[in-house]
Amino acid sequence: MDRFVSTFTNKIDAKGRVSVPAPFRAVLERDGYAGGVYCYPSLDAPALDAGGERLAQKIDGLLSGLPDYSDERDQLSVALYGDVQVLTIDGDGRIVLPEGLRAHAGLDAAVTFVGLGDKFQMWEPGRFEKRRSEARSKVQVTRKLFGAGSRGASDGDDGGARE
Amino acid sequence: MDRFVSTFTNKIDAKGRVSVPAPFRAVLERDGYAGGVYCYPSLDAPALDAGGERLAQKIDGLLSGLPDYSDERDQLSVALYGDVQVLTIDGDGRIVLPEGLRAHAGLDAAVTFVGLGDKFQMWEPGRFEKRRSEARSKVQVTRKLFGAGSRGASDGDDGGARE
DNA sequence: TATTAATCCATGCGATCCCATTAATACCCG
DNA sequence: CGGGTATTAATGGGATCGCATGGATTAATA
Repeated sequence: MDRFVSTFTNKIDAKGRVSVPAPFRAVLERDGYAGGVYCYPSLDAPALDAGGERLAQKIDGLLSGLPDYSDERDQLSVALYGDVQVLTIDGDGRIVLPEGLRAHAGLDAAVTFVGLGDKFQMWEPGRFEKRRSEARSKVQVTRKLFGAGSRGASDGDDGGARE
Repeated sequence: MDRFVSTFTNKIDAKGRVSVPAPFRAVLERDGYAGGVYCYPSLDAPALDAGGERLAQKIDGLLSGLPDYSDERDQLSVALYGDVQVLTIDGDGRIVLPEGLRAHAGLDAAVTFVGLGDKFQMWEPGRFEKRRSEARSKVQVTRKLFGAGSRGASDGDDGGARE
């Protein structure tokens, strides 16, 4: 498998270390792990975005779409690259979260790692629970928008289950 | 055969393991089994949805339509990827259901596997029975609406349940 | 030398693998 | 057609391995 999936919650120890979930580490390695995890504050959430090479390239891709020396590009560069930190994974699969990043996500005693395909996020467990339920109800709606969308078969309704 | 059909009920053992019905395992393999079963809480029922690669690609398909780094995409990703667990099937054809998933479906001592074509659901046997009988009476009604009703057809017991 | 960061080591719990047992079904042979 | 056997699936238990976690030790910096 080559994408980040599922959620895991790990503790932050006295030294500020957290274990990156083993499955995520596996993904990072396949992704051309170059000694570090790219990590930066999520633009629109109290969380941190992180990923490997693929994520880095994606960011590059976004910027390359904009004309050089444009205001927009400068702003975006700063927003995207400015706060990026490269976190190294130690021999035991742990990273240390710098104070700045911890603050942005309100991280304290534990971290919830959330797989999002080609990147993952780190949340304060409590906040994530809240966000998750929001996202969930939103999907209910989105789902209806997609309507008969791709593949009509068993889609319209999940087996008609209702209770 | 390449679709999940019928229902089977298996026990959860002391370690939280359940045997995936052999016919379902066969389908998963034909479906390009990549080492795991994708599983997540059903959106509108106290049950779990699960499937193989085909299901995973369907999820990807939903997201691929949205622009990277949009708020909408992030939210949808959380709901779709964040809730998904990749369950590995051990050498004996069993999976382990994580606590979170078990809770959502109210799973305790046994699991009823319900084939739904290109995915299947896992129910707490009691709840499923209830839902099934409801569904049945609904069909009765629908049939009357259609008027056609070649009466009595396959009424007895929509089979499957082994044991 | 004091302090902080990085590396190494130890441990407990949970997940995974392997093997044994039972039960149900298909198969073969008398 | 009946009896018996071989196979496959489900389940239970024991042993093993890996991961997350905590602490100690060493290296680096001021």
